[in-house]
Amino acid sequence: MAIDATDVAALFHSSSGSAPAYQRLKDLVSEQIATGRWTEGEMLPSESRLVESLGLSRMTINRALRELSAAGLVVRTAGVGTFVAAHKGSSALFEVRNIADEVHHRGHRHRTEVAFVREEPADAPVRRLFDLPEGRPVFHSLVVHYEQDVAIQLEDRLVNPELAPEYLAQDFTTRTPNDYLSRIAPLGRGEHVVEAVLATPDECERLDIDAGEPCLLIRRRTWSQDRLVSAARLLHPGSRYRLEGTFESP
Amino acid sequence: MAIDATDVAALFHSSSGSAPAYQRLKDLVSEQIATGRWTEGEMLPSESRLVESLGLSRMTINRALRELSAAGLVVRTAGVGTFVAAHKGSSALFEVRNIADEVHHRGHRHRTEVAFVREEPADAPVRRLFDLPEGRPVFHSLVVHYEQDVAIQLEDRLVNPELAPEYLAQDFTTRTPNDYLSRIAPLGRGEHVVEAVLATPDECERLDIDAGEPCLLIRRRTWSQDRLVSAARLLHPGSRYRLEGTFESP
DNA sequence: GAGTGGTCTAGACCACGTA
DNA sequence: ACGTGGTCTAGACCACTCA
Repeated sequence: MAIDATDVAALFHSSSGSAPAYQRLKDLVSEQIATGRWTEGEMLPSESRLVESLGLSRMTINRALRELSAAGLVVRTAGVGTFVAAHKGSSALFEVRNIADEVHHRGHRHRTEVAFVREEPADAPVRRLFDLPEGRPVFHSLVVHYEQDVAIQLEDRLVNPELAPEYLAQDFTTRTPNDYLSRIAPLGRGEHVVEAVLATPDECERLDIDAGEPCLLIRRRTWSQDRLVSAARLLHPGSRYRLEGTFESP
Repeated sequence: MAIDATDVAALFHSSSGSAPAYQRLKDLVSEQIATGRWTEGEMLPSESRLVESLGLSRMTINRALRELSAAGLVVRTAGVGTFVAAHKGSSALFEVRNIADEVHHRGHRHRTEVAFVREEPADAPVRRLFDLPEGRPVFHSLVVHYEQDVAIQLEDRLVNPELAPEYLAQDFTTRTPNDYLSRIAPLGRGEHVVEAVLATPDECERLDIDAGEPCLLIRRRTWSQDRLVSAARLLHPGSRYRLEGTFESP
């Protein structure tokens, strides 16, 4: 249930010597955890014990363990110790990017068409969502994004009028709603959900797709300083859009 | 084109004083970049200049800038300097997890049914993919994952027989293919693509869904030490599955 | 050669959790 | 009271880039 510092020292000295010491220690620990020789919940030697057994300074040990902690391989608690973290399975990360950047990055032309940008009465659930007083309307925009003149995203967005009071006056053909909002309200937190759905007849018409075509729907909400800035439904024709990502193990 | 160290000092001393110094410096820099006051390519003061102007030790400055570099906000080059990184737009991260863990995490029962696990001749593209000699067969498994006895994923997987020679002998009702593979071949790199598609008639039958139901398809490939371990198609009924994620700005 | 970041050391003080 | 990690200091040597 506790890993011996002298075992760590043996592993450390048998490792290749070219990399920096903190990196070699990180690699050593990663390896033991990846292969299952050190198991969930086991306690690693304390920093001071590793200072003795490895002959490194505490700052170097600390950096290695801190970065392993940031990477999620170990859990550290001041006053308690360092422990092998629960096995995270093969989780992997996905990057969801700004649609305009993505299109430009492919070397293609991006264009938006604005269906409408308007003020609308907010019903009770929407008021709760945005934490708005009764009677306060909400902003609503519907925009189609084109890549090389092919519709790839229908962006249906509700916006908090208290955090983006000038939203209605923006020209979304020159700057996307996303761009505008991330400028005026530096986003803190966000969440998104990806689903496969069928589009409604109206959505099919705006995206110029057939009724049966499966679509990728991303619902995204972003907060700035703990207040909801915007909630968006981003609908993509399945045949014209996909999310891609890569990941590397720590 | 270059940021003044005394400006940084002014910002630093006007910030709240409770957090650790390296964190306050990180926050300060993040803020300037997020609000656009510091723009892409601008050079930050060197570590030694910040030591003078902030009155902190170089290790503290170094930690702040190193972590900002790891977070992608700045780019550092030894011998050159530290620069504001290219604006990444509002990219956000998605975590794709092991299906069994995910189900268990919801407090639900997970079960797999194995349609088949077998050896198959590998055609030229598959041989190239796995870097196999001619005549070498490939392993192929088809497994259905159930959450509370409802089919949520059809896992169609090709496996490199040279990296997982015992694959055919595994019991995938007790340990998922994913679990097994990540044990025997610690994964290095991976990539995945998410799409919305329609299932084939055979797939519809195995998942017990109607022909027109949109499905979320995740295609995932994982490498271990630069050799492809496995390529999988993970097909989810749109009505029964979605990807969720949260993100925080650095 | 001057300046940069990358790494490392040998101390130090502190807040925290456990006993 | 003790051991833990969290932070910080004031030095140091190195490899690297650029003029």
